[in-house]
Amino acid sequence: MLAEERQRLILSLVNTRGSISITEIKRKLRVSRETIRRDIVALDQSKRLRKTHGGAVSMEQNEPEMNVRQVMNPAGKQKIGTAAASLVPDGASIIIASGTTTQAVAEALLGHRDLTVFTNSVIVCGKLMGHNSNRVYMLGGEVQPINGATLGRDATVMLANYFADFVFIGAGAISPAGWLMDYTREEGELHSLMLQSARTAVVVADHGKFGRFAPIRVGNFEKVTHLITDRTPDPEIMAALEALPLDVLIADGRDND
Amino acid sequence: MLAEERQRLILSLVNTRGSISITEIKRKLRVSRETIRRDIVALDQSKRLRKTHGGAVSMEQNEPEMNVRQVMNPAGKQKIGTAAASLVPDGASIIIASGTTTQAVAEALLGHRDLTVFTNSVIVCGKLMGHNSNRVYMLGGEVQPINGATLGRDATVMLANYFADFVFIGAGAISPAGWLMDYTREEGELHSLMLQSARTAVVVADHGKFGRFAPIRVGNFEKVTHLITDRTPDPEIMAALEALPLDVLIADGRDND
DNA sequence: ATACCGATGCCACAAATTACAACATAATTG
DNA sequence: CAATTATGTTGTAATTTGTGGCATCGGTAT
Repeated sequence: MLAEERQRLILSLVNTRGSISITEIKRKLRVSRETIRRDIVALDQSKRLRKTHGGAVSMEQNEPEMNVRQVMNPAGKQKIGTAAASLVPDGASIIIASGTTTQAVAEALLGHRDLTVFTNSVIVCGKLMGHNSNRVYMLGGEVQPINGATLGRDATVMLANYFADFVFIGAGAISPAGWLMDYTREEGELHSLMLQSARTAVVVADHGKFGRFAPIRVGNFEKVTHLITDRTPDPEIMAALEALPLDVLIADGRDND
Repeated sequence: MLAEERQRLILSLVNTRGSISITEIKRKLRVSRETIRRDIVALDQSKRLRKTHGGAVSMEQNEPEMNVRQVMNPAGKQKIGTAAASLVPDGASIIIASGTTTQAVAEALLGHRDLTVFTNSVIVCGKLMGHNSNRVYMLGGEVQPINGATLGRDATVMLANYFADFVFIGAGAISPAGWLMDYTREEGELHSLMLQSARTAVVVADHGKFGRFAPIRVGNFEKVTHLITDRTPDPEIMAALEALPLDVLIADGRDND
């Protein structure tokens, strides 16, 4: 086995589990303890993990404290959330996907009443559950520790039984050609299914998502009726979007009441 | 278990609960009192928590949320949880129903690794998700605001696809005749289905549940292999239980080290 | 107040685990 | 083949953890 393979494997183990002991790695790899130690020393020196007594810990601070993880551009996302919530009347049924921007939508919906909410995000669930006689349906599936979202066949099978007034999904990226993109296939498939599960389909994405790429292209983009963002996109993307049958809303954050 | 993992776990326990005693940590981790003391001393010196007589308190000013809601007999439930967790090896697949006693089971499982968890409780999900490379599957369905549990057809349909090593369910009541009872039909049906979805089926119920009634009788009680409680039940109930093919375990809470 | 008791803190030492360095052996490369 | 590198082996030092003894704290009964 090549040294590089070993180190990649060790790194991925450390990063998925947060930490790992040398004994544990030794059980998986058929090499001596010293070799693993040397690998860890090398990975530590190149700052890809941190060596500790008996093993190694990941450098990515994988704290599942995702409740306080509203990191990038919180102000923009809040404006987007407010704009999105203003589309929704009390008593509506809505689908909310996972993601930090859709979390902002959920926050902005705290003032609404009698909503029927379908979501694959435990965070959204926790926010809207028990508030103002909302009914919250959680989609089933394997929970991703990174974002607290359920994904997979269980989620899509369950979602197929429902149809809502609104759906709000985020985006991994929106390409220069105006494609909606995601980072994992499962997420893309769920988003695609969500888009055809509601009358009004809204994509929320702050300006940081525009003009970038992600590996998966999300289908059913033609179902999208609204795109809400916080700044006017570049002319090239804007042109691509205007060719589509959807409304682009720029949430400027001005209180319109 | 790596020292750093231990300290991370202690820190997260302290921060979610506001404070914790060394004895309590010892129940969850399988290390000696001195080791925990030394961990706490180290965490105190790096100002990540404050050491007190018998335990530690958090340095975060945030109040511990409604996570530590008024529960009946928390000490008994904790003992039950510890006893339940001692049945489970690392790497096992387990189903955990909703309820305060099953939450105690989930807490006691924080020291385990590589668990595959199926649950209908968002609280259990939040506790075990992202810990020690557990995989958590959330059952779908309508979320009950009272207990954060998903119920209904979505949950049962999804659960039917899975089979686990262990299942832990609570009880609304255990009648004098030794019947397992619940308060709602949907909960009873889910519990009944859960009982036949694992090789080892464990009912956890503190002594307050015995000799009482609830409207729904749960089926598949004959699948139950273990009943864990915190006090020896009344002779009448005990006799009824001993006639059944299950082990009655009394969690006495003694630390077995 | 005094005595007592259990729980906890603290210390010292033993046992186990791990780190590190030195060297031997295998694998690779030119 | 020689040179070089990677890996395994071995022995010793360092660290961690467990264990038992004993002091201390907080409470309670006398």
